[in-house]
Amino acid sequence: MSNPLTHRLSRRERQIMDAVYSLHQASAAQVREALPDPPGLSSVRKLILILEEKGHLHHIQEGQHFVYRPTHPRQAAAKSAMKQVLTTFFGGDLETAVATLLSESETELTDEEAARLSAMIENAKSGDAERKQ
Amino acid sequence: MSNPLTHRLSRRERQIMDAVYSLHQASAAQVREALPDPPGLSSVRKLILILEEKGHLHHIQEGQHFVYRPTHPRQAAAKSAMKQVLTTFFGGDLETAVATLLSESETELTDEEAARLSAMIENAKSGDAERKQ
DNA sequence: CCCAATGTGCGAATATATTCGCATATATGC
DNA sequence: GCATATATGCGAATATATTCGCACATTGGG
Repeated sequence: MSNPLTHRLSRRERQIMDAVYSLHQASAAQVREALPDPPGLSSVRKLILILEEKGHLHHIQEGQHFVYRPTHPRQAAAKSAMKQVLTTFFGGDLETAVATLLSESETELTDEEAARLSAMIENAKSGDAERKQ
Repeated sequence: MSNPLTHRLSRRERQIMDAVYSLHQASAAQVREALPDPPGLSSVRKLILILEEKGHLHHIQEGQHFVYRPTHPRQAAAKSAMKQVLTTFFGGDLETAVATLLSESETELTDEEAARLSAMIENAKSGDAERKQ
């Protein structure tokens, strides 16, 4: 856990990055709506500009306005965030982490999802033939 | 995701809370060691004091120095952090989240762990008899 | 062409966070 | 008892983050 992104960003910057990741992509106005205690649009813009300077966001022109996206791919960020939580709050204990995750679900699992997860678990067992690398 | 703790804290405050959660409990010096780019001990103390004022930490006297602990129980914070990641980075998609978690494991699973995880998953299926409340 | 609506960028004020030095307390050894 | 080592707390300087106002495009109507 040398330097997760989340440890380098200021409070608002983090809120904005979370909003963008959550929305996949967003206009400045959409980001603003997603923020807790949203400041004026100017302020949100300024922060977004700073995040672009720092290389965390970039924009594309879409119609008449900009749409912002994370520079670091969502999937990689997700993995990193998950690892961070696993380490900080679960001390690397995978079983407890999975149990907690399952208990958090709003929706329950379909038979298909459960089957795929079971297969993944089977695959992660130490005894399995397939080695990484 | 109204107001996770992580969204209310400043950069250093978060780093400190993460350190304390990770260590379960810690002296000011231990917290300092766990911080990225650690500032002077005075600075760490000041932040810890602020976090105590805000009600996020409390201390107990242990021998000749204080040991700090989170006010909010580790388990509850873990659950909350997990939920936050699930929502922000996985859009609530439990299967993908669990898959990512499994892929993060440093160590492989023992047969027993795998069996317990499979049982948990089985239990989280929608078709199961046991309903929550 | 001119006005209103919608968007972006940036300087500069303000608020907050972060840092540290120094005062103070308590225990230990000589 | 006195010096030294190890703690804690707090004021106040400094650095950063956060906010916004306002200038400057661009578009679409009338």
